[in-house]
Amino acid sequence: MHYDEGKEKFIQAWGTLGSSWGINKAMGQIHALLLISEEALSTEEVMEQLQISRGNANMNIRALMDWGIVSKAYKPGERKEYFTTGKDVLELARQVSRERRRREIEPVMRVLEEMQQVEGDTAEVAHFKTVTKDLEGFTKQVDGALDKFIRSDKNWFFQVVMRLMK
Amino acid sequence: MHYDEGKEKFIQAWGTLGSSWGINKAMGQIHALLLISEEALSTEEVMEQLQISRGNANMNIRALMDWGIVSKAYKPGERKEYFTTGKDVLELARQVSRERRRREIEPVMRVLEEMQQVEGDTAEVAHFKTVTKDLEGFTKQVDGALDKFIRSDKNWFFQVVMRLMK
DNA sequence: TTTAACTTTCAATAATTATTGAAAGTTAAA
DNA sequence: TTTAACTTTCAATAATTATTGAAAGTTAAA
Repeated sequence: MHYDEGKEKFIQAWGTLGSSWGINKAMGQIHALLLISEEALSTEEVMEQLQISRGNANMNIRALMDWGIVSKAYKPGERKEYFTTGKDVLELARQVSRERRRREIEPVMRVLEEMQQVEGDTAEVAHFKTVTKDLEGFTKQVDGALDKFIRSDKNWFFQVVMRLMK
Repeated sequence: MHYDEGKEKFIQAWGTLGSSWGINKAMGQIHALLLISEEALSTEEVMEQLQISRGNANMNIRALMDWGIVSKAYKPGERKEYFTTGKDVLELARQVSRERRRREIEPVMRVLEEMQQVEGDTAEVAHFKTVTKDLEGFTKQVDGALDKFIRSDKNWFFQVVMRLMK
C-alpha cells in the first residue's frame, strides 16, 4: 500500500471512530492528520490536506484544544499559529476520558442522584427508585475507575491490564 | 419531586446519554421507559408514553433487540407483542460493551493493522508506522480488557474495581 | 379461506448537525 | 498610528440523521 493511500485510510477511519464517540468527523480527521505529521501544521495546511473550509478548520482545531488534546506551537520568526497533538497514546486516552467523564457521566449522575427525591410509596415508585439507584451505583463505579485511570501514572493502566490478562 | 416529573427527567437524561454514545435519543428513551416499567410494554404504550410515531417506536425497539438489550414477552392469551429489558445493570453494560466492541473497535483495529503494510523507507513513513502501531497496541489492550469484562462472571467487574479503589 | 389485529417498511418530511465563506475582529510589524 | 497578515465569528446553506404516517405485509383466530 502506498503512503498516501494508507494516510487517507487512516484519516477516514479516525474520523469515523470519532463520530461514533461524540467527536465530530472533521475533529477526528484533524486529529489524525496532526498525529501522523511530525511537524506542527497551520490552519492553511489542515484546510488544504483535508479539503475543508477555513471556518471549519478553525472551529474544530479550537474544539480539539478545548478537549486538551491539541496545542499551539509557534514557529520562531513566524506570525502564523501552528498546531500539534501529543504522540503519547495513553495520555490521549486519559485526556479523552477526562472530558467525557465531565461532559457525560457527571450530568447523568446528577440526575440519577436526584431521582431518590421522588415522593410516594407506591410499588411503582419503589421500583423506579430501585432501578435508578442501581444505575447510580454502577455509574459511580465506572466514574471512580475512570477517575483512577485519569489520575494514574503512565504505567498504571498497563499494569492493571496485564494483571487482568494473566 | 413527583413521580411523573422524575420519570420524565430520567427518560430525558437517558435519551441524551444515549445520543452521545452512538445510540439514538428515541432508543435511549424507550430503553429508559422499559427499565422503569415493571410490566412489559406494547408498541402502543411506548408510542403513547413517549409521544412518538408507530414507525419510530417499532424501528427503535427492533434496534434495541438487535443490541440484545430488549426482548419480546408475550402475554398469555394476547396476540400483541410486549417488550422488556433486563433490570441487571451490569448485564446491560456488558451487552453494550459487546456491541460497541464489535461495531467500532474491530473495524478500526483492522485498519490500524493494515497500516503496517505501507511501503517506503522515508522518515515520514517510519513515523506513520510508529504512530499507527502505537494506536494499534493500545486499542488491542482496550479490546482485550473489554473482552475479559464481557466474558467475565457477574462479580468479576466489581472485584476488579474494588481492587483498584483500595 | 377470510378477516381483522397486529407488525414492518419506506418514501416524504422534519429536525439536527456540520460546513461554508465572507465579513468582522485582532495583533504584530512597519 | 496604519497596514497587512492573520484568526474568529456567524448567518446562510448543505448534509446527515431522525421521524412520520400511510400502505404493504404478516399471522392467528374465526
